[in-house]
Amino acid sequence: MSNPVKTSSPKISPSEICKTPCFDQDKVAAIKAMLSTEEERLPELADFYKLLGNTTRLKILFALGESELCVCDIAHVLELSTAATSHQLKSLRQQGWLRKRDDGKMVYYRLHSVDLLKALKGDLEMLKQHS
Amino acid sequence: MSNPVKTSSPKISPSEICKTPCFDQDKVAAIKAMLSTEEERLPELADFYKLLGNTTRLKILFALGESELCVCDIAHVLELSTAATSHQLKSLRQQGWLRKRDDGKMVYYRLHSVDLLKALKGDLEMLKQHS
DNA sequence: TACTCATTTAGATAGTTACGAAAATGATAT
DNA sequence: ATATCATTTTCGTAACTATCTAAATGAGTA
Repeated sequence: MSNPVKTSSPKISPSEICKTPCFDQDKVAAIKAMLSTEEERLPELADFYKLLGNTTRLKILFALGESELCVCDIAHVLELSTAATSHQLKSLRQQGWLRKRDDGKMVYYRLHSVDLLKALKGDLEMLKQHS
Repeated sequence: MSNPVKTSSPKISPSEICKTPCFDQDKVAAIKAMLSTEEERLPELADFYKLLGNTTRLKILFALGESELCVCDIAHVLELSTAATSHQLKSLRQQGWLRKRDDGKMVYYRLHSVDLLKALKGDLEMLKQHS
């Protein structure tokens, strides 16, 4: 779920991108400086979005917004195998968005906080406005 | 950028997921009914998040939040080849988040609206609270 | 026209992902 | 103990992605 980084990715020096000054050195430096503040958190934000960039996982989150559910219930809602369902639940839980509760052989999952669902709904609303 | 769908993905019937009634038929039906309202837009939302689930594209969006920039400038900010930069700009533009402006042999890109950046910053803030 | 250069496109490749199938785990019940 | 069953894990596979390299495009210029 982390960003793909080509191991063999060579560092590109400015002169290799453009031979001639098609670019504004100062402007680029200024933008880079501004970005450096946020830059640290961008990979984290990208991983967050990567997690959400899957219809199955979104369905799980919306479903759990209604009620705590066991793996088997979720699998039925998704019409997906329990193995695949469990796999996606693990991803969501590993990034801290779900909590699990063991009850005998059943395992129940629930949202860790409502903030995530609020963000989802906010973004969905923004998307509607945009299209 | 669309959701990966196994072409050979077989439809799984309820009986194949769980042989015995480990699941609550009525609860599942209720959740499914509630989901069906949102369900239509979830693939679209997933594609949106998929687009944002990449540090390079996020950097582009934050950079363009500061100022309109040409491909070459953006490539320098990213320290990435112009080809790869152009490729990512195309993705963002195709989903309607960027506009381009031709000026001679230069091409300038800018954000289509500030709403996207607002959403990004909102999600980033939520992420900070969460961690 | 021929040349230069910014940008885009095409092709190749290494890495990632989502799923099903099947094996492993862990808990209850007989 | 043995069986059963919900869940998790492992593994293999098909599909997708991000980047590079190299070629193509398109605009300005000598």
